[in-house]
Amino acid sequence: MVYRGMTPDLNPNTMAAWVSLIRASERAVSQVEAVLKDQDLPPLSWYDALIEVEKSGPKGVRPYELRERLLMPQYGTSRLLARIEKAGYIQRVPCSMDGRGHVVKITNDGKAVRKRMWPIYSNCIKKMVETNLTHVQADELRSLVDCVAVDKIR
Amino acid sequence: MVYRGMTPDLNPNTMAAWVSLIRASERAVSQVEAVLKDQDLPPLSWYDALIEVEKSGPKGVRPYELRERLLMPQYGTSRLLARIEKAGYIQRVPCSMDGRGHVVKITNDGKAVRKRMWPIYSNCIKKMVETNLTHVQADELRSLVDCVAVDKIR
DNA sequence: TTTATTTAAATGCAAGTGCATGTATATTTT
DNA sequence: AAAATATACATGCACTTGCATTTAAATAAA
Repeated sequence: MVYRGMTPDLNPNTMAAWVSLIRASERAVSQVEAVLKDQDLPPLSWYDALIEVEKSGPKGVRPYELRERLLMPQYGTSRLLARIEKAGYIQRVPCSMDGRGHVVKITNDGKAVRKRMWPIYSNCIKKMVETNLTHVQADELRSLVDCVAVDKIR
Repeated sequence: MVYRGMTPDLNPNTMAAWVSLIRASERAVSQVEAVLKDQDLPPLSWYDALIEVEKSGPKGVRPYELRERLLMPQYGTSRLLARIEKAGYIQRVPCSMDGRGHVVKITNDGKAVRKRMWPIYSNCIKKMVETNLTHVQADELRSLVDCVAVDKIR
């Protein structure tokens, strides 16, 4: 009897993978943010929102749909959209189908800034991922990472 | 001639790996934070700081060393330490070697809370990583992830 | 040694985030 | 239909973070 009810320790490989995963993504995100800021462009969260809104086309998206896709808390989405709207990159109009809701649409300025962000952003990804991993390795990484934190714990 | 000076697009595998990596780590971290909060325990950042301080033993660590190890901005470290100290888990004492600096030491309460956090934390990692990946896969994941964002861009 | 530069750490202010709650409309129950 | 519940979204408050600057001490240059 070794553990006597104590939590058995993690396998070292598991722990090492965890630490590397968290560290790498923090570094990666903060580098992208820094580069965007350097070019006087909005943060990554704006890009994610803008691309979703743009993809929704002329009919727009509802904030709650965005919330689901961006995996953000409701209040986070609300405020992010408020900021982006204030910058003139999206428009929020009352929803005719549902009096409680809104529909979010991208503006021309929004399209333009998103388009300006992309080469900067993609270039970061290229430098951070593509130059370091083959396409096969990238796919392996994706498939392994997709196994992590797949379902809600608790 | 295809690109004419335009940024060529990313390979789909690269992009997919990027998205998966960022999403997975965001999900993972926020789940751990939620579980810790649920148990009325401090956030992950406190754990990281406490373990570093604890590892430094009775001689303590300098904040600037912590800053390097935790990959945090200087002001972030300063305030994190201020909060942890306020909670009574560490002590900051003036450094006798260097009048500008401080030395950070863990308190008994600090050791205790770190010890209480660990099983909660490690259990999350277990559920999120160990149940989904073999030890070999975990090692593959680590080695792939370690290739990403290895050096500063720009 | 006086002066300039660098380094360690803190902090004021503006902006962002989490939590709980509020407001309004829609849906369900009775 | 009236009352109860649920959903969509916003917001006040406290706390955290980012940025720029400050303070103080150490090191380098003059």
